[in-house]
Amino acid sequence: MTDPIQEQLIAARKQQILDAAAVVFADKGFHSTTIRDVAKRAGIADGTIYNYFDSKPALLMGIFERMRASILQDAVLPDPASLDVPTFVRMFLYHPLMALKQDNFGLFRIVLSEMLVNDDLRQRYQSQVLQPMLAGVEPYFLDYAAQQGIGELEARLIVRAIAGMILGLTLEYTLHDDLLTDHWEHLPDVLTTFILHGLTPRTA
Amino acid sequence: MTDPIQEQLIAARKQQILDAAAVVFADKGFHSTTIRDVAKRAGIADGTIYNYFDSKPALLMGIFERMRASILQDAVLPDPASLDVPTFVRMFLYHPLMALKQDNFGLFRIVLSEMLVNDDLRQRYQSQVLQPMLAGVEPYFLDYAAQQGIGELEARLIVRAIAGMILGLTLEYTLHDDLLTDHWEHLPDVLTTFILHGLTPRTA
Amino acid sequence: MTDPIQEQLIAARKQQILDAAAVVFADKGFHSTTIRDVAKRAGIADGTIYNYFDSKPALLMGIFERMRASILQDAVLPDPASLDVPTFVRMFLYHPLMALKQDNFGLFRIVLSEMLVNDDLRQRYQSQVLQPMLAGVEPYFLDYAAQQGIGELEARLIVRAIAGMILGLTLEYTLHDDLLTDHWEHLPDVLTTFILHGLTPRTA
Amino acid sequence: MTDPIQEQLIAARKQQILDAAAVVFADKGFHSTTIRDVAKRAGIADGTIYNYFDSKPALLMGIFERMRASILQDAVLPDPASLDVPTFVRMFLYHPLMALKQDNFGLFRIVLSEMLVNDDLRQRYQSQVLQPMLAGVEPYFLDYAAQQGIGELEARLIVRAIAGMILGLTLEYTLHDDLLTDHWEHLPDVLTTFILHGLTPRTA
DNA sequence: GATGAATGAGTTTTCATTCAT
DNA sequence: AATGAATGAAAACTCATTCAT
Repeated sequence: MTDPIQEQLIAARKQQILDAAAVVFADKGFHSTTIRDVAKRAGIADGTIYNYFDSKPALLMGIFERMRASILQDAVLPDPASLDVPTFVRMFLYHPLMALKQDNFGLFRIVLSEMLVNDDLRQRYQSQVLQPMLAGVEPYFLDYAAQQGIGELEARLIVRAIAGMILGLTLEYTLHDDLLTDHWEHLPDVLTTFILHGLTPRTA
Repeated sequence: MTDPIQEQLIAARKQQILDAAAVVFADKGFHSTTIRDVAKRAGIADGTIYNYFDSKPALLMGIFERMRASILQDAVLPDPASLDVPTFVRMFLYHPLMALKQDNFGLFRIVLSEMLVNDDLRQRYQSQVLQPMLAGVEPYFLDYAAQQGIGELEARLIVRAIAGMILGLTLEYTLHDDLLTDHWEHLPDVLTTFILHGLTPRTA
Repeated sequence: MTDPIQEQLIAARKQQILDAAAVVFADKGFHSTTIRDVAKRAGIADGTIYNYFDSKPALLMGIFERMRASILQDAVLPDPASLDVPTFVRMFLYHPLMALKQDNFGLFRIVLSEMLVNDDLRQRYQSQVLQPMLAGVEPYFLDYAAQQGIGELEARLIVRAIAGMILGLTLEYTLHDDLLTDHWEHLPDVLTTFILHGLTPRTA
Repeated sequence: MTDPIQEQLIAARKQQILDAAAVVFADKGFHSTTIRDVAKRAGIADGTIYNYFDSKPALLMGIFERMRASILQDAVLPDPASLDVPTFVRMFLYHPLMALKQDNFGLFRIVLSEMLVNDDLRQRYQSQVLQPMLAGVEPYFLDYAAQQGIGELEARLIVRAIAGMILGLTLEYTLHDDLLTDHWEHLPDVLTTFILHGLTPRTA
């Protein structure tokens, strides 16, 4: 039962299956992928998958869970108090923009696609990703906004807008916008300046 | 063949089918909806749908086409030259934010979900919606940005960021963010200020 | 909807499917028969069956329903008051013993087999077959038993015993007892005498 | 190979497995029970079962074999010559009626259900249970019947009828007939009288 | 002998699409 | 043009059985 070696084997096999699922889902999408596709990719029999996951949707949940863990793990923000505002904003932007690009853009596309349609997934995202992330940065933003004379409601909406901007840019990227594809790495800097000063001249 | 009355009948029947499809797709999603669901909702026989549309995905394309037309039709911007910048930005934001909310949030969710996964749909969106919209506003933005000493590449990325912000906020809305649900109508004003001045005090 | 010709076609197709199911079920048993077997026998496609029946168990229910109707329809007893006791008993025995033999012994085997294991089917049999049959004859038996000085409880148990005898003999028949196979047609007479007099000499 | 201790261990393990199978079969039925269900109940691994039994049906055969042994073992009738007829009949009835009730009604249901459908099982029942039992009591009945002026064929059919009555009553019991459930223990007496005298007044 | 992970054949069921009426 | 019954390919999932450890 709690044999640690057994558990490791089981965990490894689960990872192997999720790896395979991630590849084929990213390639063909969730609905167009069959369990057989996943099994073939993983080099195992169809039925074996059901020894480790309850159903096809459960595979997607497993993938989501891995993404969630990977996102939140890296998201440990350094103490905001020790950062100046531009640095903080830049870090806030940098991590998700780069993390998504690196390995799982295609997969994020699939998960998001299903999230738009699957209530279970949506709620998990809401409660396990979005809320924690917002809770992490909102205080800092609100504090800064207050100093700038920006009201709380307004500030909170702006936090959503910035989060939405990241999400939306990612979407545009996955929709093959050439400009974004070519200049993605400039975004953190560009956006930091934009967020701090808008379209107003910065230097004057 | 080109009998105008015939054509009108055909167009009307197509609309009837798309109306039905829009309702049931929005309700159950694309993959969970059967042709029979659409036919029942439209009050016609299953087979009749195939007299007007080639396939089930073709229904989604038809819906997309209607959304595209509706978005672009309303998007006829007044002569930018006659507007001051804040008004222009506010109009640029107002229309999509309100249009989406009004009647077809649910449907947008479905179309977007499929767009993330369906190459055909994605390309159409890219070439028939996004590009034209950007082409419409980009010159104005670039012009203004140049006046503010913002480089062209930077400006173009910012245009994407603003478009992405709209898209991302819409997504967050469909993911049931309470703050957005409750204060959606404030967004055009809040965002206009934010876009023009960022988090910097506005008055000074 | 209520087009009478349509309804007849539907009813006919249902019968065709049930006929096929009856044959293959009787041959291979319920669990060993696949939907494909039924479809092939009926000369139709697999999917067509699902246009007329919800599930594989629903086929068995349909067969049960036909058996029920056929059993009860013929079971209209003539007015007991006009019959002497031996004639009444003989008629009570004759019908089920002969009906079962005639066409659906094999099928009865299958239905009974499933009834032993399937609660839904068991309850239907209990409420739709057994209870009505008992209710039909019990009064007559009780009346006669009272004349013979037999108590009510005893008489009611005897009615069950006689019904059980019919059921049990049928079972023994389906289990291939040669003596029963060869002399089935004698049973009504033999049993009538036995029921009236037991093993006691009848003439004395 | 013929190590007696080994053999005892093997026999014990077989019994353990059959005990488990009996419980889960009785609960869920043969087809609805998986090998894993049996293994879990027995507290062993799935594969272990196949060290002792060839297949899933072989488990049922094993259970049948145990039932057969238990039925025949107790069925050693005392010398009929020393019994008067009513006592003999009562004993003939008492044993199966009570044995079935006591512990294995549920299991009997399952075995019978499968017997109706499985030729192998049916033949074993026919040759190893029914024939021996009939052979044991038939001579006595025939002898008594001859004294009463009942022909041999008639008498043999009546023996089947009585056996069928026991079987049929058991079935009715498993089909949840309340009267039988409540008064099962009266049956041996009621049936003895009924078999000897039928519905005719007994005393006169 | 015991284990239990792996297997993959086999089954039910769905549903987009066709086509005779 | 409209119908809707028929089709059958496809897919998720189950589970008896095997066999390497």
